[in-house]
Amino acid sequence: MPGDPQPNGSRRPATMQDVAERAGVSRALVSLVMRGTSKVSAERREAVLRASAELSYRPNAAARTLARARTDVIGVMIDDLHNPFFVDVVDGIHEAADRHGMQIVLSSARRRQDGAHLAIEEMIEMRVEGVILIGSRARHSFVRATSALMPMVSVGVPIDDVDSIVVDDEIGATIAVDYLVGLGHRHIVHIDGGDGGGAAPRRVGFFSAMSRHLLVPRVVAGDFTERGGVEAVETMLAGGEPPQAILAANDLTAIGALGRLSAAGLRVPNDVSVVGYDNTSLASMAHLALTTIDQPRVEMGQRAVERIVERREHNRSGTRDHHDSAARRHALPPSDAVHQTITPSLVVRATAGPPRPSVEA
Amino acid sequence: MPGDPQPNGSRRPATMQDVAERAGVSRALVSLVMRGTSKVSAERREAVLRASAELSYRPNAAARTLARARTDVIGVMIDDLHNPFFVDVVDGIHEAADRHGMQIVLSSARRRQDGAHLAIEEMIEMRVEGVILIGSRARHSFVRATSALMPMVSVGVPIDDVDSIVVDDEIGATIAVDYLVGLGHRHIVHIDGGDGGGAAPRRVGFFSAMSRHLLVPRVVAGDFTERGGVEAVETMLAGGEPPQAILAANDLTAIGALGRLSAAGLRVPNDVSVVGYDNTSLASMAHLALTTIDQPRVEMGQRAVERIVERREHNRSGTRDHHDSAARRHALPPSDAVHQTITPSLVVRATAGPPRPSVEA
DNA sequence: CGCTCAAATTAGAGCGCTCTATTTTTAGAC
DNA sequence: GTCTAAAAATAGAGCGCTCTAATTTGAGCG
Repeated sequence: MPGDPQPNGSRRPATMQDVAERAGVSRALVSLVMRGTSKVSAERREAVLRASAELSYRPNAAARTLARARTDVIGVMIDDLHNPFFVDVVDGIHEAADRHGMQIVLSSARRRQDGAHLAIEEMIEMRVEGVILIGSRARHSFVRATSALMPMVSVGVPIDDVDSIVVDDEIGATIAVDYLVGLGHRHIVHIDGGDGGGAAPRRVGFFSAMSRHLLVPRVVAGDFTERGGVEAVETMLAGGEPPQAILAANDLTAIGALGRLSAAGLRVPNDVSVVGYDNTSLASMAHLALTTIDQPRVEMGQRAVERIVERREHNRSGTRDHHDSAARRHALPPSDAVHQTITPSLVVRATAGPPRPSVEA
Repeated sequence: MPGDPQPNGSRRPATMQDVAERAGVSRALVSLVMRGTSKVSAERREAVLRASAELSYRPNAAARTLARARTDVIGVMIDDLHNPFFVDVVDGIHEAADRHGMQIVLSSARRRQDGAHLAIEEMIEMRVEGVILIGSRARHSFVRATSALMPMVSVGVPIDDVDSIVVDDEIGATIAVDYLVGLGHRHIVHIDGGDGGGAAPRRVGFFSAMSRHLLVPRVVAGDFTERGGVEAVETMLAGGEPPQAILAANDLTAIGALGRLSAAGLRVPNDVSVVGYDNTSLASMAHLALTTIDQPRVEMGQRAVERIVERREHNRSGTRDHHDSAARRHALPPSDAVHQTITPSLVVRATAGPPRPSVEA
């Protein structure tokens, strides 16, 4: 008997047909009940529900998708599950998807370009309503091409002709510099992120803010890793007097710097101030209490979902009624990508303070 | 025209039929080509591939699933994406799934029980080949019931009558104690994990190992958080002379302890040794270099996949040929859950060393 | 009691693919 | 050429569901 409960799932699953027979109704009625329509009499509904439970019936998603020609699923391609930044974005996506009655399918690119491509292709085959790329390393031309097949939005990485949600890192670095300068610092060094994502605008922001304050911008090479922070501080120490303040390209680098500074007997923030970037969960740990720049990750995820939903609705209305589609298209030109930029903010904790009174002062 | 590339995916996707017509062949032939069969002449294959590319054709996964009555997909339900432990398990799952030619669908329970239930139901509807639960908080009765519908394995959380992969935390704690005692420590305190998952066996292991060494086991309450570690050390300091060594219930707690010890002017490992538990990525950070207990997370993920694949193959052969199914079943009784226990290991870094020569010695 | 209209139910045609069975083509042997 | 077998290609029946259109049921009413 189909659906007859039996250990370890070796039985063929029950179908709607099985439920209908057992409940003594038609397949269509079972379908109605499963979808929660109100147009079913209480007794029939009851009977269907009972039969369904007895057979451990579970609707077949593939059949449903095929028949409905839509999935209400959003594909989320995350470059690296180990990156807490990306995971926070997923939180926002989850929240917004719930609100719109959509499901999420997660897939990890495992930090590989072909991983991203593969994952995206799989999602297209699933006929998800749209794909959200988080920190994608996929080839831009590839993303551009597939975004012609379905709504697609890139979070954190700007891509020409593709919707994107990014934070303005240049402003972020500027905010950090302004804060340090406001505290009285003049000798500020930036440990940069090399060619990592977001490193360039942070560097640019640092430079422009420093020159605006008529200060000389010094940069030491880094690579977004903790070790990079350690080595950068070593470079600084070898170069003579330590700086008054350090702006690290990210929190990990800041932590490396923090460790090396304390190993050198320098106290933070008394001797040196340190500001990180990203506001990862590490930053908030009690014994670190890192002052850092926060990017509204959850909000970024939410916005990404809104983008997909909007595109979808637009497409649906656009293809349904051809007569007035021209007018509707006018409201949101389908070929024009929307690029949203979010402004980051400063999170003040304990690693930055006024500079030590110097001889100069 | 179907599949005609057009911005933002407003066109109806091309079907196999469309490709067949354009290539001047039958639907079946297109299917053959898409699945990479060798029984197709070079020229026809060429024509199909060309037509397919011109139409941006992507097979419809739902239709494929429906027709094939199998998905080759494993569902992975992860309790919390923010937990790096879980994410490492996913790495192992990915790796093993690749090897078996299976795909992965990830879903997060978002640390909620109903989240887990929902995610599992969705996966059943998708007709995944099996479900791997990582750190699940789902009701055991629920998991037990659904494991009757499909292969299911719980990683990290033992569940009666359900396959599971867990690490022997009791032995893990024992290994840590033996190591510290071997270094010469006698006054060892355990900061426990309260009622958190895995806390109990670690505590038990600590107690039994200490008494085996004829040492008095002291335990201070903790809760698997960094703050818990800070407070536990404060308790110890308030209680007089600090211990020679601390075994924390997890790395986060160890880090809290480390921070508080250094704030109190105690050096690690010169004055106090500290051993963590879990070997999270934090533990390996240069300025921490935490000695800790490692659980082979990647291997756990791999084993979970093997379990699913085995169950699936067993079920397939079991339902196909009924005549010799009795014999086959004998090899792996379908109702008997397999519980695998993995032994953790010690990772020596820099936070534990010989005790300071004491007056007692 | 028959009639109307709304509510409840059902029949049946797809959705896009796979796969078995069948037909057509090709190549080789005589 | 004819016959045969293998290779290549196709026809067509599902897979399990949704949804429209059609049918049945039931209430209410004159």
